[in-house]
Amino acid sequence: MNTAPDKKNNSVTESSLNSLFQYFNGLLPLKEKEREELRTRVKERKIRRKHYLLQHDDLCKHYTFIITGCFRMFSVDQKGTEHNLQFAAENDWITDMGSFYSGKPSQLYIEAIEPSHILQIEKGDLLFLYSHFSRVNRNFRVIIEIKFVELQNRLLQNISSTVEERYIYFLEHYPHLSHRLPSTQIASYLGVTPEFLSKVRKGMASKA
Amino acid sequence: MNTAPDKKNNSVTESSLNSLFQYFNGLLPLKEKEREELRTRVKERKIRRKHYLLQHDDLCKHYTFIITGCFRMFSVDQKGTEHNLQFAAENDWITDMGSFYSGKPSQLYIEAIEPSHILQIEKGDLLFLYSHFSRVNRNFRVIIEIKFVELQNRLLQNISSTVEERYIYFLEHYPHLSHRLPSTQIASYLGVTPEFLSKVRKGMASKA
DNA sequence: AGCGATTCTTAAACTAGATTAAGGGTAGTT
DNA sequence: AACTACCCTTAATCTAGTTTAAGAATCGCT
Repeated sequence: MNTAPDKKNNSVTESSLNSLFQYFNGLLPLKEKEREELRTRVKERKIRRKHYLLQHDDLCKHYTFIITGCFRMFSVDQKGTEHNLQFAAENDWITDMGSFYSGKPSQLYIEAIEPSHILQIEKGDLLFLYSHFSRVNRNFRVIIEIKFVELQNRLLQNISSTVEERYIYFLEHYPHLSHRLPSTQIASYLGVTPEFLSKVRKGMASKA
Repeated sequence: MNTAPDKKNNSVTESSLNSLFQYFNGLLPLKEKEREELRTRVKERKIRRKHYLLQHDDLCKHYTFIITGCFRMFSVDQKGTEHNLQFAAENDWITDMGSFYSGKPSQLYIEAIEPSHILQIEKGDLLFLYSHFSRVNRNFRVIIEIKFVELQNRLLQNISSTVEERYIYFLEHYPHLSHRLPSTQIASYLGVTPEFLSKVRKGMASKA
């Protein structure tokens, strides 16, 4: 698309890198040296809607940072039903951490819900950065800590709240997602059928 | 209890420290210098059965490593019902990561299910170790990665499996816990009532 | 040994959520 | 304009899991 020349010999644009650096500024900002190292190790890609970043039995070789667009990570059970484990949009990361660190084939799928623009870093490069730059290590520790706490809250909700409560929580905490996802995808994320979510929504509308 | 003299001026016994060092040997083993630093920063405690390590509105100031014993972390909903988020026994860690890193009051409780023997490290000490010893940082990143993947699998089960399937999974994956916990505690962990778990168990027994 | 507290089970009535089936709405494609 | 694919809703029936209540079993403590 953009034909403007970049400083470096790989194809990563400055504006994409800036999104990533801006993101780290919200955690533990990177030093110039660390930025340079990241710059040479990150690959830029565009993914079409409904295309897959990861499929069952693939090895998950990358951490993916989303510049624009939206993804879902899901699993498929024996009956063929899909279950959404996670959504991720702008300024978020998505990866199958289990496969990424164990090196074993993934059980999951990562699909683009919208045309998306991403940066990816490979496992070898990330491990290199971990061992040479403690600030990178600490940033990724913090990223996982945040995701862990979110996941724990979600689990708590799943064992203690009704579908309506979970749905309201989702709408309040992910407003940037709730208006761009079909409600059938949200139902799968909440762990219910689309039919039942529809019933819940009807109930909420009649109350208000 | 033990009156044998220790090398250092705090009260941490060598055998407790060895449990911790052994644990790290299974991840990324610590260097002597790092062990020394940990030694001076870790506190040893014994906790009686039914006593609390953390209660609602407390700040969670420690990462706790369990040498012997068993804990549960739970939340209490509006109706007063408890919901077990996590169990932890020997060679495992327990903390409310949300409160620990945010510095905000915890919404959770951590209770000893058995008389327990633990090591604790304070936030300030851990942050000091993170910034001076990348190996410590990496170890704790790996600890969280492992816990994240476990949690994600559990969530997936909660949105996609029956109670019987979840119960069987629990028995298979936590045999060291399943035989020492009352099944009412397991029911709370699985997100069902004790009465229903009893029914499920009866069904399983009649099948086999 | 005996007492209180906790734990486990059973069963009947109830409710949240699944399933099945059908119809209508909308968007994208040719 | 018509076709396909997807998405949303409704409603009837069914089932997994809850609630309430009560009794039996087990554990820990003095």
